[in-house]
Amino acid sequence: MSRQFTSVWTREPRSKPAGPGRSREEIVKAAIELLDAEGLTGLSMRKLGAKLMSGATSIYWYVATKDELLELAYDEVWSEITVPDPDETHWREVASVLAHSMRRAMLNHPWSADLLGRLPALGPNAMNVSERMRRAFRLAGFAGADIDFAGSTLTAYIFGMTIPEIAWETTVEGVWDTTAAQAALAKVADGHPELMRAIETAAPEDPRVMRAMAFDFGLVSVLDGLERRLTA
Amino acid sequence: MSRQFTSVWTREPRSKPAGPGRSREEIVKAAIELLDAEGLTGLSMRKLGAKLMSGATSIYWYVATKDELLELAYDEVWSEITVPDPDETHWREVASVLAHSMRRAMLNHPWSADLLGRLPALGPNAMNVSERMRRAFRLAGFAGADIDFAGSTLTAYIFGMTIPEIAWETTVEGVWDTTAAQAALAKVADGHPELMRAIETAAPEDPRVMRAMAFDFGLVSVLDGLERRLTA
DNA sequence: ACCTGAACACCGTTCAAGT
DNA sequence: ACCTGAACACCGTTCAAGT
Repeated sequence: MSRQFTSVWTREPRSKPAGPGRSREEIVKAAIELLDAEGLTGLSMRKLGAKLMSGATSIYWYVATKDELLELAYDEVWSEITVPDPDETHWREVASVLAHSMRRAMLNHPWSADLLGRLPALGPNAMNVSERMRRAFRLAGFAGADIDFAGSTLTAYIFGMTIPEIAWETTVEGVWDTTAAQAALAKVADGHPELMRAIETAAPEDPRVMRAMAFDFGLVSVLDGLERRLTA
Repeated sequence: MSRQFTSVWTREPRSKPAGPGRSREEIVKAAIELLDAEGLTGLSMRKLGAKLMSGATSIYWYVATKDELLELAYDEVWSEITVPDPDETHWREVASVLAHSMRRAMLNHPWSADLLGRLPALGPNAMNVSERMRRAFRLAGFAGADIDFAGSTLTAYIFGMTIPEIAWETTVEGVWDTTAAQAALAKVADGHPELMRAIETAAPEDPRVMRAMAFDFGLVSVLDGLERRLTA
């Protein structure tokens, strides 16, 4: 009540797109480049200003806060997600393509994982994805609140699977060499027989392939579970 | 390779627990209090030092970096999760209790949502939870890599469902009054018929009750889908 | 209409110096 | 063994002043 929450998407941008100066698109593009290259902590208003060859504070003409800028960048990630036309595609196919391309988009922009828990996805690209997903579930036979529930279940699975995957890639795997990682894991797993068996089972496999297999295993399970709601 | 990743859990603490000074437990406890009260951005080494009535930099005797401190705090969240004994409980019951108590623990410590995507969960409490979960899935009839896959699927669902729930609660709901939120949502949903129907459907309901229902709907779906893997 | 630089109130972390 | 304060290299954001 006292603090007023404002999303970029709920108020008009200050300048009409026609001015002579910089544009929002330009700024967001540069921000994403910085984010992709250096991660969330690598983006500062000062660095971004330097990249745009302007003062750091000039950006505040186009954007009220850094969080607004992040909201804009975040929505661009959603633009990379493809969702087949639900009127011409079976709902399981819609969901499956959506899931794989969303995972891909997140892996391409690891910083998006950090924003999920902090910013609501209210941008137009996010809206388009969820609109199509909702229609697919309606046509599948869900009704009322169940449409929402089914959609939440699917996106929850995708997010929840991909976020730790990114955390693992950017911390443990990206930085440790494999033998050190093995040793560290063995130490942490000590006294936990199930975990040690799991490590032994996974050791000879390519971890990235295993994660892709895990994703498909879980996705099929989620879709089967949703299908069961339709027939029960 | 160049940067060396180190987790708190992979090296010995500097001081044995018996010293006369402060202790890790004391510091972590104070950190969690700050985190619960003010969120992730509310925790700074300086504030924490003040709360402990010491210099801010004294903390670095007990902990190498702020991230290590966060790892310690994060693992405490896992200690609040209850998992029934898998040797005496049907696996669906184990999974269901685990899911609900994990959601509860995260909602009690909203800052944990931000850490999920940043820190690997290698602490002893996290290990205990995953050990029990793995055993439950083995006894259910899963084998080899499928034990891991089933576990990942379940925790992915829980994380993925709860993280946006927290984001929503702490941004939109916690700060907007309901009429303003309705108006903002309507604006964002404009031109998306499925979304507008969803808002109308949800409007008269208590959003927290709806989210609890959504969680149960998805959980049953996930468990049904996993069960299908056993019989297929 | 758009951009600037100085300034404010913060950060995490290092390190020599103290007890 | 444990704690301190000063210092370094950063932050996001505000605002009066410029063009």
